[in-house]
Amino acid sequence: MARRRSGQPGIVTLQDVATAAGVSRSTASRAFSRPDLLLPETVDRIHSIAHRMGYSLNHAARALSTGRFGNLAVIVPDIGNPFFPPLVRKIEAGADTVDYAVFLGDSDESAVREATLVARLSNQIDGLVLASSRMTEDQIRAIAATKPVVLINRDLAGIARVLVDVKGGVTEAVGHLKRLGHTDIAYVAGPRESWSEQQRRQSVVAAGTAAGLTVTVLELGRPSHEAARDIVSALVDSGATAVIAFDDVVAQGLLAGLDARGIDVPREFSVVGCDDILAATTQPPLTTISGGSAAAGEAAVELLLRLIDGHPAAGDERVSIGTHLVVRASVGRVNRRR
Amino acid sequence: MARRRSGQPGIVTLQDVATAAGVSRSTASRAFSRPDLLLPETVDRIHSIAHRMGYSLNHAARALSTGRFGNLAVIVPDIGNPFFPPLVRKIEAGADTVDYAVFLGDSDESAVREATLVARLSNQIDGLVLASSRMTEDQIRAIAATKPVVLINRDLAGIARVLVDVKGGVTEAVGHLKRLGHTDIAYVAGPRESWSEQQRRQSVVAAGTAAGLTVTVLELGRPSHEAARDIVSALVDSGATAVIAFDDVVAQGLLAGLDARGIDVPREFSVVGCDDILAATTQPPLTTISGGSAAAGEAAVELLLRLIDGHPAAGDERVSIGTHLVVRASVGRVNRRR
DNA sequence: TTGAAAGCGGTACCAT
DNA sequence: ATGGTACCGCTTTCAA
Repeated sequence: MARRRSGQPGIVTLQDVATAAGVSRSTASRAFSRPDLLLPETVDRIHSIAHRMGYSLNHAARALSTGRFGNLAVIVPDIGNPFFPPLVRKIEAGADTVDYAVFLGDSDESAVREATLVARLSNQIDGLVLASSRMTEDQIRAIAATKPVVLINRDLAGIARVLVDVKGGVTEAVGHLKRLGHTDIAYVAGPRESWSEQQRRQSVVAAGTAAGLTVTVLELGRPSHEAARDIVSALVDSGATAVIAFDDVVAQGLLAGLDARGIDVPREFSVVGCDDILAATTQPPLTTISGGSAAAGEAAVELLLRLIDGHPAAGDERVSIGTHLVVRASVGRVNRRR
Repeated sequence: MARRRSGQPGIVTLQDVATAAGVSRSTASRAFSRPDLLLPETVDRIHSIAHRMGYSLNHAARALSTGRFGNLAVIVPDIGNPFFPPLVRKIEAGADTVDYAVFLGDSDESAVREATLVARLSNQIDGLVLASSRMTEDQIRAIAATKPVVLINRDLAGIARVLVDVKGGVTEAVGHLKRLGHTDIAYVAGPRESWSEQQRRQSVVAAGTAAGLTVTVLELGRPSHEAARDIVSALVDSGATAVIAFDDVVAQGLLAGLDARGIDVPREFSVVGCDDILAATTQPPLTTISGGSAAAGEAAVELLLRLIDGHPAAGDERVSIGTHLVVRASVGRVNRRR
């Protein structure tokens, strides 16, 4: 007499399927997890009965006994920032190929919330990707000690990470500007704490100097459209004739500010963005440094899945996403006003 | 002698805490779920020991015995569409207030993938919100029969839903245009299958006709920036002097197309968007119908949480998100070219 | 107020 | 090839 495990009505359990098929729970289980151990006909019978009964596997229960959840998590500082959706999209897609589900956490730019999220999620996931994490190195290491972690745009030795390396794109951009006669350029910076900002600033200064250009750095509090628009007067006063912006959002704000002052882009001023997330939707279409978001997401899942599979070599992997300049219409030959 | 449950090393279980505190597993459990049943000092002691040991509750295990998961899911057709991030953000925020985690599913505009996602998620969530679902009514009803569901921009009687009602905003927009002398307007349509599109088209036609204006409808395949830009010649040929676009993305494409033809906005042509997701970042800043994304997300979580709490009245709720016109700079007095 | 024990839905080892 | 059974971590009666 098969034990009748109760459970909520309407929920079909493995036991129900087993009973209906006249087999034991173990056999029913194997029909799904290790079909190779069963007679093909048994497998078929169980499968069809399960299907007919509307059975669906309880992942929580499976997780409890296997220790594997079939879930991933992505934590981003702000899903509203256009850099992240393409990234998240790729992670979804990658997870989907191996039938993993993905939790999304929005830390709202707060390290505290980020830590809370991770704690909340940690016992239902097999691994997580931390995009532009705001947490301290120690916090991150503590998490990585517990389970597979892949960092995006954060460079911690010993932890798998994917970094968007803007050096290539920046060098191209600087070369492009120089070729068009610019000698004075500016860099409108992002948030100091961010790894991306540090890397971008350094690349622009290095490439600019190497090319013999004067480069002025303008600080921006929040890298928002408004803040960027408001910094335009300082920008034109700097004497620069071209600017490389921390990201596309900032670049677009600059475009708006320039337009508001009646300064024509690209005739009187040139603007280069970064990330290529706004594509050709700006006015004029933005010349920008491309190669980031989606590619990073793709690389991150791939890495994470390898880590989860216990592939050890993936532990200290550091993948670098190359970038290049996409020329659209916001850069022109130097043309000093007045 | 307390039973030593093995488990993975590094993972602190309730049993570990109980042993350390010299109490039974039941007591340790109650310290978290029903502290009122225990001596305050016992609770404190267990809490502090748990904290010191780095204990964190295993939600999967709890779910197995309670039937509640503490997880939600949001399914969107495309997280890359700027309409959704604000929506998702609000859902995250709402879930956070009750310590729920949220799964994100991106159906990639496919009903099939959407159904797969739901199946994959259904046994680890307490409820889900389906945003702009592409599934058939039957599919949705089948899911809603199983667990709490809130629909966004899909109107199915008997299922909780939040609908962005553009009527108010559209009426204001039409009035605004009429007041500025426009007599000939166009509506650039979105994807026919979508509930939003049907509602928007109908509202524009109705309000336009009521105001005594001529309204031409222009079909657009995909509501993309490019498609919108390409339809501009048809738009100007239509004889209209102003256009209401399916959404802000389309409106921005129209802006780009108009600019490319040397047609000045708003002097020669007026453009009204919908959703207010691009805010003031367009050139010129877009006059648009606002009130959608974030508010819808907010209403949806609130509703879903109520449903999960077993609040029955929330079952057939239908909340309507009002809209209004936000005047920026893309609409002007009529001014026929030539 | 606290403890013992059963059970949630699976998996996996040990038999047969 | 299949069945019996212990166990994953936690909650929840039922007793004490």
